[in-house]
Amino acid sequence: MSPLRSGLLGDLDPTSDRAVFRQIADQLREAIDRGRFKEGEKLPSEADLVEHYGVSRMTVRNSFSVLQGEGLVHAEHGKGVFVRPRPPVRRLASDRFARRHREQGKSAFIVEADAAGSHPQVDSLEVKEEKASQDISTRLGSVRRVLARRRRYLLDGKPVEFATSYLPLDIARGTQIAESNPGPGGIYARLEELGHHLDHFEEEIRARMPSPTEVKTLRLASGVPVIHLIRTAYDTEGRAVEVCDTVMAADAYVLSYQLPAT
Amino acid sequence: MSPLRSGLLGDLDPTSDRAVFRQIADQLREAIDRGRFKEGEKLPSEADLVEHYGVSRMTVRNSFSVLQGEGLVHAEHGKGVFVRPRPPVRRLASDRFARRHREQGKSAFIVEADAAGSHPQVDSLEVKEEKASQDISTRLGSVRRVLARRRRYLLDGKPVEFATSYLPLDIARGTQIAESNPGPGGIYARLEELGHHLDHFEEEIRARMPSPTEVKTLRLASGVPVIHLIRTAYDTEGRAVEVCDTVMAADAYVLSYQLPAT
DNA sequence: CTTGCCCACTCGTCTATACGAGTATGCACG
DNA sequence: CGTGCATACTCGTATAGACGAGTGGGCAAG
Repeated sequence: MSPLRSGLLGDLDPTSDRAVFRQIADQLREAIDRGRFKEGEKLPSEADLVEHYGVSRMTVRNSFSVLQGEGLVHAEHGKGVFVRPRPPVRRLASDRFARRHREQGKSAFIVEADAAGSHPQVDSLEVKEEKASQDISTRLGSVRRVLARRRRYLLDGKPVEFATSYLPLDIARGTQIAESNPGPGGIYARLEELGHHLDHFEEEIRARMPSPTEVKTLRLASGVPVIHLIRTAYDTEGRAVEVCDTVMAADAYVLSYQLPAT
Repeated sequence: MSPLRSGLLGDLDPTSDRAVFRQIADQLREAIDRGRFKEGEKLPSEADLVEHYGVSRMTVRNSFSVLQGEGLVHAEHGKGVFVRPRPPVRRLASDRFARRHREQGKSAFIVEADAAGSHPQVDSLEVKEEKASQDISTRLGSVRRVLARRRRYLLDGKPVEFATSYLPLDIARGTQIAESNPGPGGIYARLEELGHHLDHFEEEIRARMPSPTEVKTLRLASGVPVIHLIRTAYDTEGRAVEVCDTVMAADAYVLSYQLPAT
């Protein structure tokens, strides 16, 4: 039993029309914002708060669930409720697919992670031909079947990104793009070797709450949205040669774009 | 009393180790995904589900709260729980601040919304000098005080975006930029007239759950993240002349960027 | 000293009940 | 005909209790 450090949390205002569980959530949120509870630190247990505020346990749990929804805290069964630490963020610069970054052998993800001192990892590789979804078909210009390359990226064991590349079969079939390992410089390097000179990319960005599947594959804590990025690569003839659908844990990413003012 | 349409929802699996409220949430989610409940449609009431599944009300509420956290449904006091309709999305193209869009008189937001047939509105205008936060100061190159321009954008009465522009005082003070109405073409047009020729923009994008304040100002439903965009404008001398901090309702936006492949 | 068990503490799930408050509908009254 | 109230239905909030299950520390047996 850890008796509540005094002064950390105030009292309830019975005259307020703000719901009790909201008042409790407010006080905890403020305490966190002010740094009275630090990152990774354990909050008072449900029992502590029940005693402190003189409310029932469900009320306390209700306030915790508010904070969980905001992504501020996370609960660990048998241990307690903790202030959610912010993971190291990965910056994605808009020039990350520029030709000059494609010269060396290793993939951008590996190089970048190594430089940042974290341990990168790529898994659940799947490369297969399949039927194109409506959306993908539209983006690639009415193709029926595509080559799909699926992979998951991890940093220090934590999954941060799940991506699928789709390519028209007439481009990818029988090439190294259809292999597990696309070779140095990645599939963009292979595309250019095959004569599909890249002209520009278009990226579409959305943010939303993850589906249950995404929660699983990215091991997302509750209250963490995902960034959904769809990139289409066009060659110099204006043809869409690849669509890459990426779902990222939003708390692990900052996207950065450089735009001309012209 | 609306007796549950039969066949819509299945039974519970008592042998499963999946929590009952999760099983209920799963069934509702699947029914929604399959279109058995359409956008805006009312789900069975708590009482209906209590009867259908033979569980207590709190268990049903628990499953609803799961779906709310996923942004799939929203509850309306006194009415019911409804499938959350997707609002019309606003596409932001990366060239939206290009010079050629700055020629005409009206702001980009108004023009674009009119074209889309919605009713645009800008409110809660505030223009004042204030102390720069640490972050803003860094981005603008160690300025102490700044001119802050705050405004909120609404589409058909619904707030979709809240933005604050920060400018160094030596640039903005005493100019039309410090007025409520910055004039045709917006502040970027004024900056260029003042001799600060814009060279490029840098945009940083994050996604996260909203703070309680943001929930209020953007009238966000639960389970809707925000997109946080910070744009810095640089002049041809490499000086940062403006920082614009924008928070958008994530369900109302798609950001789109064109990138050269060079 | 090490192993293994017990126990205390933690959150997870579920039941049952109660009352409050917002909404909509229909009916009675003016 | 219209107003206003009663009523039934909705979700919101809160209480009290029960059991389960994960975690970690201490203690006893080997």
